Amino acid sequence: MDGVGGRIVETEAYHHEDPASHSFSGRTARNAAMFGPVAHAYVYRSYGIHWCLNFVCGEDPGNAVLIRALEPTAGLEAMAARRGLVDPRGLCSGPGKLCQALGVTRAQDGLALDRAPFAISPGAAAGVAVGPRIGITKGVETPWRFGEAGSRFLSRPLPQSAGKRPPSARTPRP
DNA sequence: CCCGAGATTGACT
DNA sequence: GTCAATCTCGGGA
Repeated sequence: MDGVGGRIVETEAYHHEDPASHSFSGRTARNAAMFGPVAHAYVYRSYGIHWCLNFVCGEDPGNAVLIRALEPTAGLEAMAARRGLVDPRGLCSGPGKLCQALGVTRAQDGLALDRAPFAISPGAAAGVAVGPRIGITKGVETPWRFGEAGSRFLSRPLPQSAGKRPPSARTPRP
């Protein structure tokens, strides 16, 4: 869209049987796109302020992947103008930020991902780390957050893969 | 019908 | 660290 874009470096999965998913309680006006065809966008309003972009996918209706962060690669100037911020690391490092930078709103809800204004192409990640999802209170035990290991463009750091840290590396509070 | 919580962010103490 | 902004939905009156 407007030549802006980047590499997807962080996602979270939501399943229709997952209590953290918007589709868990069935279809509503907001989440209708989740029950539509796969490879379409689901865009919803978050906290009444931000937009969040999902890709509808999977075998059953009501499954989607939340796009949480991009590594900006195109249209940096346009994204910086929309975000009112210059630092590339702050442009798309969060689901709400990325939608503001790309100009994604309800206008894109339900649109197909294989044609304009979207342009998705496959790519390879250096390494994928897994961790618990962010900001949810239900389904916290399901570690369905995925990100490129070591990327500087994540919304938050991911757990170290194959971590071999000492169990209690934290300094105890006096 | 009314109220509280939420897949967030940024400004402020 | 704490907190407000403000749309959508689910549950209770």
